Formats: sequence, structure tokens, C-alpha cells
Amino acid sequence: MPKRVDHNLRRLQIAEALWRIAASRGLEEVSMRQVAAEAGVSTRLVQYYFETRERLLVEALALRNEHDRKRIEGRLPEGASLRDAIRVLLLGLLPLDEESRQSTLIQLAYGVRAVNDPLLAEHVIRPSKPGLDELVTELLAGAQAAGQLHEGLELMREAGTLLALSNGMSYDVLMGMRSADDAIALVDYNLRRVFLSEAT
Amino acid sequence: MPKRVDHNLRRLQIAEALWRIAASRGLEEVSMRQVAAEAGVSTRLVQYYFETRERLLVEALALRNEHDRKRIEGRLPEGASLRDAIRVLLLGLLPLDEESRQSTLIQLAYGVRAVNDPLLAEHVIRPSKPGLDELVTELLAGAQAAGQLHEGLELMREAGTLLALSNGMSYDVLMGMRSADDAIALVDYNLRRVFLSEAT
DNA sequence: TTTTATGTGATACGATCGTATCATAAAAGA
DNA sequence: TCTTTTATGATACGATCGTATCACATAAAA
Repeated sequence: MPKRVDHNLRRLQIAEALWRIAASRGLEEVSMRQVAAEAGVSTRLVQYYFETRERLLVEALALRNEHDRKRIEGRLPEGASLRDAIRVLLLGLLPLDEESRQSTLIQLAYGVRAVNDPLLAEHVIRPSKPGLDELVTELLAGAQAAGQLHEGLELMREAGTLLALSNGMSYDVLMGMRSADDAIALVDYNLRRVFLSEAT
Repeated sequence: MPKRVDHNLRRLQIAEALWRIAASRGLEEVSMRQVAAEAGVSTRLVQYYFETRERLLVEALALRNEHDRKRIEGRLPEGASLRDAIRVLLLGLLPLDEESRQSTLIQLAYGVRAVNDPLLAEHVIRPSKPGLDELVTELLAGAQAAGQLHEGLELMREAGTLLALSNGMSYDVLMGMRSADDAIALVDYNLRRVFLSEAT
């Protein structure tokens, strides 16, 4: 048969164009034509690889979620302490560099839309909520068993607090209402509040 | 002269129509025609009271901010303790009923757009940041002076934590990832963490 | 080399958008 | 009563949108 092109690569190129537009101009500027122009291809090609605009939006998000998952997983150092693992995880939620800023922005833009769009909600909520709460709670339980925590803590609620704190600061950092250093300092303040000592 | 109509009332009616659309279908569905239809007036009328779509968006937000400010101010009971004042303030940030849910949704939708729209940013950031951090910090300082707090707290950081916590949970509650009761319980858990005893 | 499935371009259609224009209804001041 | 200013309706224009259609180039399979 014919030309033999890597479809997955082409789809990724187009999805990346969408990400750039969504992050820099907002989801409402994401049209078939704009995405095509940003990707440097014809509009027909975007139609070819993603039949409809709705599918384009959903599948570009799915690709971004996969992209983010790999990025965060790659961050966790091998022999990290429980405390450092939690810290890396929390800081991973903050828009501290250009790429994570883009991720936060995309996630937020889709999130707002998903509130009244059940189809999108499935793709937004599922990967973001997969059990971060449970994961952090388990990490805290491990630290508690090792005697690294202050006494009298309710681990599930501490986990919820830490995660909601990061999410809340994400928005502030994104809007320029809080500096990145400030956000990191506040994460560390709360880790100090939970863990017994700074040392590993 | 002629018909003599209350312009401010008309503008509010149209703005309210915009709020309903923005909260139920998203800001990208806010068009001059849709707002006019929702308000039950002609498109021309929307043009008459808000010259352009951009002005409509900005001024409807300003009206909503004013609306929210009154609502929150009306909530604080007269002889409330410092702890209750902070609690009311924090819970006021959460989408616990239909009206505050609408406010959160509107604020978030505008916020996302404001990230890449400096004109909007001025109207989104200014009223939301006016010094909530400072206000909560001062309330905490008052409580500390009255001997109501645990020792070793950094008040500014505790204030930042409490506010970011509420903001972070707002998103979760909005998306149905966390129940309202759960969010309230987490606020109270953190208040217990900071204040010495439950009693006033 | 011929065929044929795959990939790409050009273009067209109907809908909706923001905005502008023109006309008119209504009521306060003369 | 007549004029004049305010408020509202009807409608039109150009742009952009999502999507569909038609044509054609290309390279593997025959």
C-alpha cells in the first residue's frame, strides 16, 4: 500500500500544537484550523487524524495525561526517603517550570470545562484522582511506622491537607499571586509540621 | 425625556443571565445572542447596555465580585470569636451551596482565561487577593495574643496554608471528587491543629 | 508496470459569532 | 400638542467555525 507514515507520531505532533494553544491562548481558541496552523499542517490533516473537534480535545488530553504521568514518574529519585518522596510528589503538582506550568494550565482549562461536560469529566477526573490521597496516606503510614512523624496526626487528613494545599497554591502561582519559592517554602513548612526532623 | 428605565437594574439582569450561562455551560458559550436569549431581551439591548462583548465579560465579573463580597460579609455573625470568624471565612471560599458553587465556577472560569489576558487578570486577581492572607494572619495574631493558639506556629504560613487548603478543596468539591462534608471536616481538622481548644 | 489503498490538499456549505446600521416606540419637556 | 431624547427592535455584513466533499499524489502489492 501507500506512503506509510507513523500515525502515532503525527497525532502527537498535532496534540502538542493543541497543548501550546490551550496553554497560551486558552481552550476556546483551539479550533481545527488554529491547531493545524500551529502544527504546520493542513486543516484536512487534523480532520484525518482526529475525526472531530470533540475527539481532538479528548484525545489530546489523554496524550497529555500520559505525558505528565511519565514526567512525574521520572522525577522520583531511586533511593528517596518517604519524606522526600512525598515532597517530590507535592512539588510535582506545582507549576514550577514552563512544562509543569503548561500542564497545570491545561489541566485547569479542561477541568473548568469538565464541570459541565460529563464526557470530558471522565478524562479529567480519572487520571488526576487515581488515588493520590491513598498514596500519600500510605507513604505517611510508612513514615509513622518508622517513627518519623509527630504524634496525634490523622494520616488521611494530613494527606488530604498536603494535596489540597499544593492544588490551591498551583492556582496562585499560575496567576502570579504567589512566587514559586513561596509555594515551595509553604510545602516544606507543612512537611516540617508533620515529620519529626529535617534529616532523612 | 423618554422611557426612564433603571439602567443599573437592567444591567444586573443581563449580568445575571451571563452568570447562569457561564456557570452552567462555560464562558465560551457566553455570546451576545446567548446572553440576550437567557435574559429574555433582544441582542440589541445587550449591545446597548454593554457596548462590546469584552466589556460585557469584564463588567459582569465586576458585578459578580460585588455580589460575592456582600454575600460573604453578610455571613459573619456579629459577636463571633476569632476562630469562628476564620472558619466562616474559609468555608465561604468553598462551593457548599448552589450560589457559592456558581461563584466558584465563575471565578475559576475567569481565572483560567485571565492567565493569558492581562485585562481580565486585573479584575480577577485584585478582588480575590485583596489581602485575605493578611486578614487571616491578623486574626490569628489576635488569637495568639489571647493565648488561643498552639505554640511554635508561624502565623503567616498557617494563614497561607488554611487559605490554599480551602482553594484547593474548592476545585475538588466542584468536580465531585470530594464531598462538602469532607471539605468542612478537613477545615475543622486544621483549625483544631492551630487552635488550642474547640470552645470559643 | 499496473493497481490500489493510504495520506494530503483545496475548497465549499451552513451556522454562529461580534458588531454596525437603520428604523421606531415611548415619554418627558416645550 | 409637538418636539426631542431615550430605549428597543429588525436586520445586515464579514469573519470564523466544524465538517463534508472532491481530487490527487504516493508508494507498497500485484
